[in-house]
Parts: sequence; structure tokens; C-alpha cells
Amino acid sequence: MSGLRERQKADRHRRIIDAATELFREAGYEGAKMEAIAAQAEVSIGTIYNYYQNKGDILGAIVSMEVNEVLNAGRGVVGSPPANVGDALDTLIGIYIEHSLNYLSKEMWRQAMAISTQLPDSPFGQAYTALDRALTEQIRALIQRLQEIGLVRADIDGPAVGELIFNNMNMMFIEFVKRDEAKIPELRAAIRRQNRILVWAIGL
Amino acid sequence: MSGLRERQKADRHRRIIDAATELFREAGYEGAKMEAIAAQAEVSIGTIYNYYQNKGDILGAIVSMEVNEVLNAGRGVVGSPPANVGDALDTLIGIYIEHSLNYLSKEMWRQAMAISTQLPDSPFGQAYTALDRALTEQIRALIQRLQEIGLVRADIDGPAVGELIFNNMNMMFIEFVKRDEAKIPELRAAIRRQNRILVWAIGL
DNA sequence: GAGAAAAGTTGAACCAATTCTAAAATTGAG
DNA sequence: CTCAATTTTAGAATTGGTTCAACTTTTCTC
Repeated sequence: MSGLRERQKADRHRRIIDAATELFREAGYEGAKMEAIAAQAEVSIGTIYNYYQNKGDILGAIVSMEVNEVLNAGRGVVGSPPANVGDALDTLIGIYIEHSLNYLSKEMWRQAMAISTQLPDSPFGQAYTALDRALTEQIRALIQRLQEIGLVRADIDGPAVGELIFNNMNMMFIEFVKRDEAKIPELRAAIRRQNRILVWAIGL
Repeated sequence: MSGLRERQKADRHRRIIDAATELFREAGYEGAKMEAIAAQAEVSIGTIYNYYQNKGDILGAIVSMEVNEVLNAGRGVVGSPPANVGDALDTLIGIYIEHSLNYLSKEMWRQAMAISTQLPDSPFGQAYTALDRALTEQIRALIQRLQEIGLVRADIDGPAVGELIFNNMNMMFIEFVKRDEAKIPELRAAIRRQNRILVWAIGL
């Protein structure tokens, strides 16, 4: 293993992702022509299609990195959550939202979301659904943790509440990336307001 | 007014929409080539672009009809809602969901949603956002009505709860159209389960 | 280390949406 | 009725993502 070919392969993967990331941010997803990505990555167009099924999958690879980082950051909160329900939720959601524009511009998010609904069975479509599910699971895990600690009533339907919170947050995030002028603090405040009723209902 | 030209214009609009609706359902959005739509509508490609900015806007016109019908149907429920909170919500949401596949196949919904996130500033993108807002308003109106009747506590944040319920339903609907094998009864049951906690929290 | 097989690369050709252009049809004014 | 303005039409040209058949490079075998 790890012969020349392996190394070249890994190197080309990296070059393509790097080139695409830069061009997507500079020129936007549509503005970044495959030809330009190929040129920047010093690779032919055909080669890109050997590594990714289509343009969307390149974006998909970038999105996956971003979301996995977010999931990782979230683990800390689930492990030792703030000592009241509202803050715990707000902290986890805050991590998701604050990290979200690290690598991806709003325009890239829009494209990624669009592709994932347009082609739910493509590699990226499936990966995106899996990432959504992972985020939902993390919120559910937080709620379960809060139940164990005794901050959340044991008799509520934790999984359903977790979905409810994730779905609402996700939809709010979609609206957020659709409007370039929307700001993160307003988004967080709106979600906090929506969650308030739930926090009140499930807290002890 | 209403000269030959006016009538021809209206007629062409209708022919284009009819042709597109049929072909979108038969061949899918991507499968329906502009050439085929033009031929079926007995119109040239150039003419279609004279009436709609792009292929997505044709789909947009169809979606608008569907959602407006749904909004209309919803008015009845808001006007005289069932006599308990859970049923009231379930009835309104049921109307939305049951009507949703009247004209539009799941594939058409996927495309419509994708386009609306991809191009939020296009005519269709803005129209779609407005439709979402109208649906949110209708749910809020229902909650307000229930507050007036005395079925929902007067001291809860009605608008926030309305958004929460709409956003969750919408996200569930998005997941529903992404999976061809997903069934309406399961969707409704899942949403009912998620709403249960809210119904319990806001009811008297 | 030579030759064959396997794996990967290349870019020209293809396809469908969109744009553009010039000709034809329709209308309203005089 | 006739002419100028406006709209519609047809279809050729453009564009950019994707495919594919021929070529290279790497690896394996002896």
C-alpha cells in the first residue's frame, strides 16, 4: 500500500477540493466553472469526474467537512451541558450556527441544500441526509442527558422534542442563508424565542 | 382591452402551463425538455422564454396554484376549528399535506424547493418564500383563534409557536418528498407525535 | 528490467438550457 | 386601408456540465 499511485490520488483529491473551495468562495458555485477548477487544480476535467460524480459532489465534500467539525464541537456540550435547559439548547445551537460560515458562504449553503433536495439519492444527497440525522441525534442526546441530570422531565417524548427542535432550527437556518443580509445574532434570538415555550414545557 | 392579442396571450399561458404540467408529471422536471414543452404547447421555445424567465418559473407557476388552493382550503379550518387543540392543528396540517400531491409529484416538489433555495431572488424564489409566509400566517391565525375561543392559553407566545409548528411541518414535508417511498399517513403520524408536546404545553 | 495488465488521465464531442437575431404577424392611429 | 410600433416566431449560436474513446502512467509478474 501507499505506493506512488495512492499518494498521487490523495494529492489530486486535495488539489481539487482546495481549488473548488477557493473558486466557490470567489466566484460562487455557478460562477466557478469546471474548467477553471480543473485548471486551478492542475488536472483535466475528466479527472475531476473520476474523483467526483458531478459538480455538486465536490461541494458535498466541502460541506461534509464543515458539518463534521460542527458535530465534533457539539460533543463537548452534550458531554457537560450548562446547568439549565434553555442555556444548554442555546449553547449547542449556537455552536452549530456560529461554525456554519467557517468554510461555506451562504451561497454555497444554498447550493448544497438545493442539490440535496434535488438529488436525494446522489452520493451527496445521501450524505447530507445522514449529516442532518447526525445533528438531530446530537440534539436528542443532549435532551436525554438533561433528563438524566434531572433538568428535563423524564416523562416527555425526548426523541420527538429533539426532532422538533432540530427541524425548526434547520428551517430557520435555511431562511437565514436565503437572505444575504440576515445576521447571526437575529437568527439566534429568533430561535431562542421559539424554543422558549418548549424549554418551559419540558423543564422541571 | 381583450382584443385578439389579449386572448391569445392568455391562451398561450394556459397552453404552456398545461403542457408543462403534463410533461413534468410524465417525464419529470429534468426529463421534460423545453423543446418538448414548446411542441406540446404549440408554441416556439422563444415564446416560452417570453412568458417565463426560465424553466423553473414555469414550475413556479404550477406550485403557486397548488399552494393557493391549499391556503384556501385552510381558511375553512381557521374559521371554525375543531373543538380541541390537537385536532385543530391536525386538521389544518392534514389539509396541507393531503392536498399537496394534487398537481405536483414528489419530484416536482423537490425541484421547486431546490430552485427556491438556489435562487431566492428570482421571481419564483420570492413567490415561494411568500407562500411559506402565508402558510405560517395561517397557522398563527389558527392559534390566535384558539386563544380567542379559550382553548389555548392567552399568555403563550402565539406567533413563535406558529412558526415552530410550521417550520417543523415544513421540514418534515421536505424529508417526505425526498423519499419516494414515504407515505402520507406516516408523515401525519410523525408530525402529530412531535406536536403532542406543544399541544400539551399551550392547551388549557 | 521488459512486457502485459490495470488504473488513471485527457480533452474533444455531446446535450439541453438559454440568448440572440431577423423575419412575420398583429394591432391601433390616421 | 396603410403604415409604424409592438409582439411573436423560428431557429442558429452560445454556454457549461457531463461523457467517452484513445492515450499514459503505474503496478505486477517473471
